[in-house]
Amino acid sequence: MATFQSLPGFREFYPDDLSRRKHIFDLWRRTAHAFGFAEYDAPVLEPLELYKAKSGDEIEAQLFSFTDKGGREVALRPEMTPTVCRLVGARASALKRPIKWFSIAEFYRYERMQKGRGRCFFQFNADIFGEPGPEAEIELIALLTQCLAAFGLTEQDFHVRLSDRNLWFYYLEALGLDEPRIRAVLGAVDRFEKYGDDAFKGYTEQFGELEAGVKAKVLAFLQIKTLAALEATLATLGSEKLVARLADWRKLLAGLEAMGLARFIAVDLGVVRGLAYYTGFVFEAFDRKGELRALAGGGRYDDLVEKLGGPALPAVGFAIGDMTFALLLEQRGLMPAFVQAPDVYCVIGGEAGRRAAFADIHALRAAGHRVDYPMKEVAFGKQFKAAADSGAKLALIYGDDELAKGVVKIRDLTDRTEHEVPRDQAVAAVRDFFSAG
RNA sequence: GCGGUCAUAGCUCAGUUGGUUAGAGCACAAGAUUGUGAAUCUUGGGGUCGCGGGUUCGAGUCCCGUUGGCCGCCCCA
Repeated sequence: MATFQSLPGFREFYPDDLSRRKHIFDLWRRTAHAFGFAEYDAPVLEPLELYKAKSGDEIEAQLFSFTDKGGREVALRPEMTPTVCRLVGARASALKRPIKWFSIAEFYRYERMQKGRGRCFFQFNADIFGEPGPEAEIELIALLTQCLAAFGLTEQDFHVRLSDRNLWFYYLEALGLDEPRIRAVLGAVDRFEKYGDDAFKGYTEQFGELEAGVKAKVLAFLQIKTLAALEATLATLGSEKLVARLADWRKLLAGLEAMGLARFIAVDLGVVRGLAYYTGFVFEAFDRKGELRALAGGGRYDDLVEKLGGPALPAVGFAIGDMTFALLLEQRGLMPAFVQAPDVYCVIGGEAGRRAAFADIHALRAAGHRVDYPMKEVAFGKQFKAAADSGAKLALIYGDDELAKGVVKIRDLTDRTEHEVPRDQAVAAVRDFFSAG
């Protein structure tokens, strides 16, 4: 047993593990580029105050925070949103609109580990700044959907639950609740799925029993699954805000439908996403079976850039975590096992063969081919087995027979055919093979 | 921060009411095999049985503590 182990909740990526992680990141990155998002990165270590300003002092308990040698209070980043708000805010007036950015980065939270949650994890973050209308939500929800569907997941596997904090606010306002009561009701809504009626305990303690008629309307609102039902419920209230908001809903859903994504979208007002800084549409992606924690979450946060010291700038964003997502891919058999295979494996007999091979090996590598060979003298039989095991497409054979004839034997490891080429043409032959394939 | 549960080789695990030198499969390595691929056979390396203490003539096994994993609660940006 090793004397030292990794810190609790931290992960180590052996090559097999890293290949799986890379597969996920590569596809996320390619998808984001396809949607016209630009990649950025930023420091892992940030001033503690950045997170306190966004989330309140209590957040420190959940952070890897400490005082550095210069006496600065710092924290490992637990999320990207405050950082990207700072980056965008600092250059808001110089950046071309719309600002569509993404990142793939590691985050740290001082928390107890659970299935799909550790103390360090990666997130794909995507945000759009400067666009106040639902066009931004269309773009982001489409990106989120494709970031999951790109791996072969279908509407059988996941869906995106769509809700709206504004709609809740206007609705409860129309029902006659004041702001503190609205917040308490939203807190209950957030917990209702898990706790049922007990979710309203907090409200009752604060304000007394919620009036039965209002509560019935809240519970009915939670059951709504379609835009039509939403419109029917809200039409009677005569609130201008609600009318305007419903127009946004129609635009958002129509846009997603036109992209062919309606099958992934579920109108579900049970999603509230904490009570933190969201100011409009909020959405979360879940596995359909409901066995895992959320795959992704996001929403609109129009006030945050300004709150963190930038200009007033509307924003929408979401993040996908790597842990739950990897679990889902494994569950559905969609996580391919990758091996790092060379293009070419050299089979070498004797010192003279080795010298001849080395010249070609280095030339091929310099030309960008992946080339491997046995470091020590090994029986030919084993070398061929090693060549096959390596996953290489070609074997180059440098044995006494070939040297005597001044050739290199090239074996196609896929169809098991072989032919000889003059020594000085071996590099060109390999190049031709791969450029043709 | 709280609760449940587990910890034996790189991995998956066996190990009897406590008994003397802790095992298997897989993986890895060497050989059979210095000219051709998933086979077979032989052999080998690798363990302070998570760590510390206790009970006992004797502890992988029983007791206490501790660390860590997993699962859940709180929280979830």
